[in-house]
Amino acid sequence: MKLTPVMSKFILHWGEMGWRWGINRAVAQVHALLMLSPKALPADEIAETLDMARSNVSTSLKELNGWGLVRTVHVFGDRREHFETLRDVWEMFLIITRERKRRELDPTLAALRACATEADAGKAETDHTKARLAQLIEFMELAGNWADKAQALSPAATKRLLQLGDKVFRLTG
Amino acid sequence: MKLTPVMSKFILHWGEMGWRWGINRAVAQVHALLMLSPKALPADEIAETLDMARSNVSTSLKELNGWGLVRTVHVFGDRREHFETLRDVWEMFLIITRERKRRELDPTLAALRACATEADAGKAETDHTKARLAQLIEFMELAGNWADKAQALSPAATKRLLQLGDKVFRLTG
DNA sequence: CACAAATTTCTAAGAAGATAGAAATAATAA
DNA sequence: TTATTATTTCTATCTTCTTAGAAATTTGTG
Repeated sequence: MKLTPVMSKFILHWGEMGWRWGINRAVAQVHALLMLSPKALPADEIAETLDMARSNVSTSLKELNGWGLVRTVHVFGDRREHFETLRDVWEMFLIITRERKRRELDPTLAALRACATEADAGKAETDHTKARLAQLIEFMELAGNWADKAQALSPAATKRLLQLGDKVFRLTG
Repeated sequence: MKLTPVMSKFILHWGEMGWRWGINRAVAQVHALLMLSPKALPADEIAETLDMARSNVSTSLKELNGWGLVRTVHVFGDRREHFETLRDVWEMFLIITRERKRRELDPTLAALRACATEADAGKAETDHTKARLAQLIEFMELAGNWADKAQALSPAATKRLLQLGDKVFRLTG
């Protein structure tokens, strides 16, 4: 696969962006390439296109698979596995939200609750500490609830919700 | 300042969590400590409490200040600057949203638009590439609009909006 | 103004992470 | 089964990030 200047630009930027959000640069670049590719790509072609080692592509694809962002496709007359990413940006958004909640928000909430329990049990903690923990727990719980509710929506409904914009904000009175 | 086991646990977790989201571990730890502290702390006390070099604390505080998450306070009879963080979790959330949008989403949107313009001008790009860019731009624009609208809310209103929960999701029909 | 305290910037050393290639494993076809 | 191709795992190297301390600067005091 031959990259045009626009494609290169996009892939590099996406890699950079993902990296800022705690995603390995190579992983984000592979993802970006698959988004641009109209057809599923075999690993060696990805390696060649992005000029990275075949083994890194393998690791990156495994990682993306763990996120549920790529799937494997088979092509007649070709023994190699071909990889493609989701077609719908909104589905992608929902998946990333779900995964980040599961991997980061949930464990944080668990840790905060453990802290709070421990703080209530012992007598060493100040009221200030307890209050702060309670605030954070409340915040994380609400955020988590939102993420869960979003999961129940279809990608199309998610888009519609974001498009509502003003109407939502008017609810706050 | 002496840390209780609960405080240590919280600070370490917060550092880890921030790090996963692309924030320097030391920066997040300083922030966590300031959240727990009932009073503003001078830099050298932070360094001693967290067992890190004075210079790192200086850098971290500067970074947090850049985010608008800490402010400086002066104490009578003490030449040193004292630092405190925001009291309200919701205000904190709004600030972080604003800053991440400004630093990451806006530049990404700009890059995507540049890619799209370039793609339309030249003849090298496929329709698939153009369509993908358009989808991403639409998504980022909507997300950005939401972030902007949230900025207009008070911290209390933000909390209320999140508490509405179901009502919001019912809007999608 | 000179001195002292506080703070920041700079840099070199150390730690952690990413990467390429080799080796091992698995899968397919003859 | 054996040979060949595809894929993954492992590890040593390289790069990048982090950090501590020194030096420089700024700020405040007598």
